[in-house]
Amino acid sequence: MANAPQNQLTIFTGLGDEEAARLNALAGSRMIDADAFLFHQHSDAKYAYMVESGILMMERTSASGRRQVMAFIHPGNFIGIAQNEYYEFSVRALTDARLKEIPRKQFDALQDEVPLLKDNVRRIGGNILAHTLDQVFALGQKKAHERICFLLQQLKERNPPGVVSIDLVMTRQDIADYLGLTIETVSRAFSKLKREGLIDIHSAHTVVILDDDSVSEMALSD
Amino acid sequence: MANAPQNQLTIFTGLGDEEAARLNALAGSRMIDADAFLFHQHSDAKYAYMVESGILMMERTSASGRRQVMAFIHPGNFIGIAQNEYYEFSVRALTDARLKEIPRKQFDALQDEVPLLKDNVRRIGGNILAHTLDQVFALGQKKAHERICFLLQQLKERNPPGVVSIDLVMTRQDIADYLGLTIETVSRAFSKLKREGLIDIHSAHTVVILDDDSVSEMALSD
DNA sequence: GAGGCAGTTTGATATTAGTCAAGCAGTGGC
DNA sequence: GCCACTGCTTGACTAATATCAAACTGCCTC
Repeated sequence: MANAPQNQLTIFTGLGDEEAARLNALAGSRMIDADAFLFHQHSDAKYAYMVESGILMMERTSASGRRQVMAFIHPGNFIGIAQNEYYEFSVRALTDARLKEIPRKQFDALQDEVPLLKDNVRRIGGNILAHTLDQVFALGQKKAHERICFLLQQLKERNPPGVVSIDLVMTRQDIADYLGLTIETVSRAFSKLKREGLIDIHSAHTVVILDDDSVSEMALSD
Repeated sequence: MANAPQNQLTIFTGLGDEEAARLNALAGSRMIDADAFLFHQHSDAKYAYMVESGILMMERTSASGRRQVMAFIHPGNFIGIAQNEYYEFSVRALTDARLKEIPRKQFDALQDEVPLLKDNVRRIGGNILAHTLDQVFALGQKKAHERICFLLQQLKERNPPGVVSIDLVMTRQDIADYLGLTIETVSRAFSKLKREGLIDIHSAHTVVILDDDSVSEMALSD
């Protein structure tokens, strides 16, 4: 299972040994099977999580049954750190996953004692908001094939530098619900990008970016 | 100019007199004319702002010239509180406005001393994220007329309880760019809602909700 | 109060994405 | 190795939204 990029900001970033130990003392370990829910929308936000291995997705389903995927969550990412009392989305595992589970109450208290930890949390919150604003731009302004590039670009950034092969762990339905499209439109948009030589589709779940500049440009939102 | 709802969370919520005074000592006052920018995307996020009067909008424009409006900002709302070092959007005044301007560096330092202030900031950040997730859902899953209901519902929540007349300060283009539509589609969606008796359009900038239940239901995202 | 202007609405048409349906491809079971 | 199943792709058609164009409205100026 892929690990987080080395330079990625975590709640541990910059902490001294003693502080890291106190934080670790709070954290439990949690395993979750592929396809299971970590928690459901509207439930009490008791824990924050850090993904150690595996891939999950954040989603919201409305009373009318429509589903919006808010994010795909990779090792090193955080869950439930920027919420108020209730989770505003469900989280479901795409693969078997291992997470650090941190009680938010005690986590909050520790932040009062360790300003650097509080700063890390704030910065992670800023990153989450930035990601969400990018998604708003993509959904509001981009065409189907540009939204696919937006996703590919995001997934590529999870890879080690220079690796252009992208592993699509999620289904076409998951991608469709992330990008506000249907599976058929997603499939046709992939085919179009392949036809135009921007990507190669090795299999339905492995895509290679051939023209990184074009893909990046279509993904841009500022 | 409308004031913030009484029950709205601000950075001052729950602070003692002495703490509020220290916070106020940090804050400058800033006036801005209708149509002027408060700041531009990518600039240094030196200040956080609290709106005292007037209405503004948060927007992002891409290199290709497409614009996405991220939020309409009302009295009592905060700007630039959940960012990292650079603003990820521009903010422009729709009307003349007055804001409290708070240097983030000193604001951050004060938060280390006043945990309740830090909590307020965290909660406001949570509210901003919640708003943005609602927008993602609306843009990804809703049809044109439902997105209009989503906007009307949000604006209605700014009114005192029971007031169903909504003042649309922004232009149709602003609405279109907020909802990921064109001005023509926005206009047609308003006409459709009027034809079906859900709203009345007194003038292009004054709308009355006639069937609150239906409008609310179409606005929902969970 | 006539003319002009910016913003909005409406109409006709084009484009994009969605829907419905069929076929294809990889995977796992036996 | 064949079958069946699930998920993906493609095709034909429909529906929704965008585009282009014209007309309307309220407002401001003179």
